[in-house]
Amino acid sequence: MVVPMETEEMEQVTDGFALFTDRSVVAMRVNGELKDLATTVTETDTVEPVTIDSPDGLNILRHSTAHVLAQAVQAVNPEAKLGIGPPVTDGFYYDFDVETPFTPEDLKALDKEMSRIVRAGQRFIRRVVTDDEARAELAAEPYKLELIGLKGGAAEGGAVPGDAGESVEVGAGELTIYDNVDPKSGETVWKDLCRGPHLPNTRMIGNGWALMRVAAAYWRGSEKNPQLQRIYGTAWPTKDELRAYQHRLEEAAKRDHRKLGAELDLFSFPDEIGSGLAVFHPKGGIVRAEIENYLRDQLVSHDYELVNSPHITKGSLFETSGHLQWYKEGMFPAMHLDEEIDGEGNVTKQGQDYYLKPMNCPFHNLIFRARGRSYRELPLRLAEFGTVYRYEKSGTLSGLTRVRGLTQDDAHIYVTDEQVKDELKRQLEFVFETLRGYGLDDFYLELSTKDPDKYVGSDEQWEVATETLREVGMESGLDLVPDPGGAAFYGPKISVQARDAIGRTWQLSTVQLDFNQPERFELEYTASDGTKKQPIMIHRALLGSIERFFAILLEHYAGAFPLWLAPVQVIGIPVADEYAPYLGAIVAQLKGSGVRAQIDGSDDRMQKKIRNATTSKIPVQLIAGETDRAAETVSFRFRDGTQENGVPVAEAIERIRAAIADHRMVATQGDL
RNA sequence: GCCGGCUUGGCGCAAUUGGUAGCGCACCGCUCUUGUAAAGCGGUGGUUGCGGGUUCGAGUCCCGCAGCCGGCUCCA
Repeated sequence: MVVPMETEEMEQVTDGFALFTDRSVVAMRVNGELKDLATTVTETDTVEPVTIDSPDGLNILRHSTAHVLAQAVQAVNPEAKLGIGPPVTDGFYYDFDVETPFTPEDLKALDKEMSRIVRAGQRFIRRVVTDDEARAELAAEPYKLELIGLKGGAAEGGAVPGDAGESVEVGAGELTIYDNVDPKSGETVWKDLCRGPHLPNTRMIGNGWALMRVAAAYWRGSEKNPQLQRIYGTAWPTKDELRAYQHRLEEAAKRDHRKLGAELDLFSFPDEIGSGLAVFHPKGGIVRAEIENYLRDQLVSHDYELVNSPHITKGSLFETSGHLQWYKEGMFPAMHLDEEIDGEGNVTKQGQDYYLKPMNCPFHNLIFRARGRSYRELPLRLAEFGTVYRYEKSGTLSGLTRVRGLTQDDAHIYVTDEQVKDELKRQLEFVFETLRGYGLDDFYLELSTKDPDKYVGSDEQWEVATETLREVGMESGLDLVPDPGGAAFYGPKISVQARDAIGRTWQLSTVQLDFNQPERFELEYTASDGTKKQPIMIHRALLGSIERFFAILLEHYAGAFPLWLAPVQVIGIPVADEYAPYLGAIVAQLKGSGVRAQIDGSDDRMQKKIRNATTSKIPVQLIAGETDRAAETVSFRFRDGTQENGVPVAEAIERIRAAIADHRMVATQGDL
């Protein structure tokens, strides 16, 4: 929301240039709508300034920069056809249909041309046109012509249906073209179909922008359409802000889990195994085990039952669940087993199709169904770390966050109608509590509702379920963001989004209602009045997949895990070989009490050992030499280089154990 | 799956216009080791992702494949 800096009393017709002399004002809101400063207003209008550093102002800056990019592209290559060029988070893009894709050299040339256009100070002039005029002027721009056609269908005051940025070009109501006018000659040097608003002139773009990368993108976001070449850029009010943004990107790159995974020897993706299939090395394996152990403890202490199921199954199970109908292309192909063929090639015994499981829920349904169930057992909470396999498209695979083999911490909770709401509330609380234990504590919620093109069940079921989720979400006190059409086909879901240490958000836990599977599996329980009733099923994944959660924690902590998660928690560094036995005894005591402690027995000198321990992000270095041995003490050195000397051995061990138990971050003196 | 880029010893990088594949770290060996981020010397290791082709000669050029990266589409 833009807070009015000043609301002018107007006596007559004027415009934004006259109203706002502050140069940081780049546009204005007239009666709530964004307009160019050149728009004329009267005394009955409510006018608010839009500064360049406000969210609206940044969007305008970025959109105007996108126009300059498009102009530069057509200056370099007049054959390029224009797609769309909206602002996006931190920047903008513009799509082009060109004969040959852009190269890095092309970007350099475009960068130069853009600088020239910015310096020229071309004015953005808005001009209302009729559909026919627009068609005539843009006859050489087939994609723009398509957008003009779409405009007719646009809802009142809203965006183009299925909007993927097109609304930047054509809004509802009148159609407008922006002319780029050279201030010296008064000539129109370029023009583009655009809803606006824009900066008053290109000079205001300044030098806080950069072209980032090229990529292909389907026209209007559909695989069925041709691919256009997309250029991404970023734009900021000042060069300093651009540099700060670039610095943020570098910082994020430093904590990339793929990089840290190799550096810290946590996991790898051997080509020999196949794309999207990871192996965890010893150091990654122990972190993973700690992640799971903590969650398992939480499950047991919160009334879950631990179950287990196999990795493959006959296809009929996934026919019952519906997965083979809905997601077959995302499953590994069937293994056709047990077929027998005689000498003539005739099938003498019918075979069976087995599939790697892409989901755990059907198995849990079978466990529910394994015997008669009483209402007294509900809510029944079945949980499993279930490894599933999904045939993700090759281009979508990415590190540990998008893989083909993953372990879900998957729980299915069977409840009566009356229990749904309380159970959902309980689930959310459980999720928050558990995530905090991992060191994540900044959350918001997202409510994913029905995709009108892909759902089963009655509208009423969906409405009731969605409303219940909404109420529970609202009662949590967290922000609840709508995600229309984001639900799976079988029911709405509420998901917990967590912000990490550098402000990025990740979708973590999901709590999803399902009224489809209980029906398909004919699940039932005996109610208190002796009648058979169908339970409602809640899918609850807390971490999502262990692999992805591992990646998120690794990036959140930039590899510097809290003590309980660190692969090596304590390393003993003797000042000289002579003190190795003394330290070794202490390390042995630590190991005996369950601490992952080692002694550095290499023939490196002490300083090198300290360096090695520090670069591998071990939280606690235990150092001992003559002084410590004589006093029966040890010295702590922490990740940041701070130290605490002469700590009595028994106290040191106890302090380490306590910090592990408390899931404490130990990074500096005073943390332990 | 689609578009583009990339691929040199475990890791990070070098190799003038095609002309005998190098460096640092890691690893191994020897000598050294006394208080908080790199001791010294020596050594092993690559048919330059794989398969074809052009050439007297290919890490350098061309084609195909694989893997990875950035996007798009998808994500139960």
